[in-house]
Amino acid sequence: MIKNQLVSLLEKSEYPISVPEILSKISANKTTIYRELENFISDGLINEVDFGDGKKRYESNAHGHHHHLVCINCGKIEDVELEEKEILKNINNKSHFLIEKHSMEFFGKCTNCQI
Amino acid sequence: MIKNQLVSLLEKSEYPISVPEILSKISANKTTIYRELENFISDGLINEVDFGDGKKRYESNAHGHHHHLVCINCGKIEDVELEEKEILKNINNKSHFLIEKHSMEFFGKCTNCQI
DNA sequence: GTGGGTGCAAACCCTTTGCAAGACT
DNA sequence: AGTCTTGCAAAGGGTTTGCACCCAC
Repeated sequence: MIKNQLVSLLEKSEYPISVPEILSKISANKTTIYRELENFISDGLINEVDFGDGKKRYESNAHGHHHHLVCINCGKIEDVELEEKEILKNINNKSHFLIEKHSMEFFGKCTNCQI
Repeated sequence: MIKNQLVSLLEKSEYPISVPEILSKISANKTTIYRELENFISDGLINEVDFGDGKKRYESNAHGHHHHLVCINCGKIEDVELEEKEILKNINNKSHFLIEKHSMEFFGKCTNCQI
């Protein structure tokens, strides 16, 4: 069952992976992968992350909620946890939006790539 | 000159606009638009924003740095300013990334769409 | 004729859709 | 028969590329 392979790939992965990456590791049809990912998302098992490079990435929710530092040079990804309650409270004071989700990603150079 | 039309469209727009939107308002070729946008970005005139729906949006930097609240129901966009110095300082304490840019967008329901 | 501005067509790449085949109950 | 899982092929939609054209200096 492909679902199981996908779950374990997502859980083992240390960074969010894209569908093309998944397809290079699991021998299955795109459609199947997209379909299962969609299911996982509505089941709340995984999370969608967007680094703005045209492909979405997926990440298991098992690792807890966090954000990413992405190296624009080598692509290295580091996780960060933020005190976002503060931020969301701040927004609530200024607006009446009922926020359901957010994206917060940071791009820069990792230690190795700062030359 | 298309460059001028583009600049004024971007400056007048109250929310980040996508290339398809631009093309519906300026009679020009896609290639030209993408090309100019790329120039504007490297000149620091505009900013790229990604709401994760598969198309990038562009926004004049003249309105100052801010983030967005996007209504997942009606698409309404509101701006928010955040105290992000705090956030970035926070990240600096935890990591040695040299952050150059970030994306922080919030998705939820606007006042009208909360039923 | 050299260079900047513009366009067209095609390619690219990720994603979505419609439909059908197989397996198991 | 009915349902769940998987696949294939094609279409969709934003973005990029290569090349040619035109106009001004």
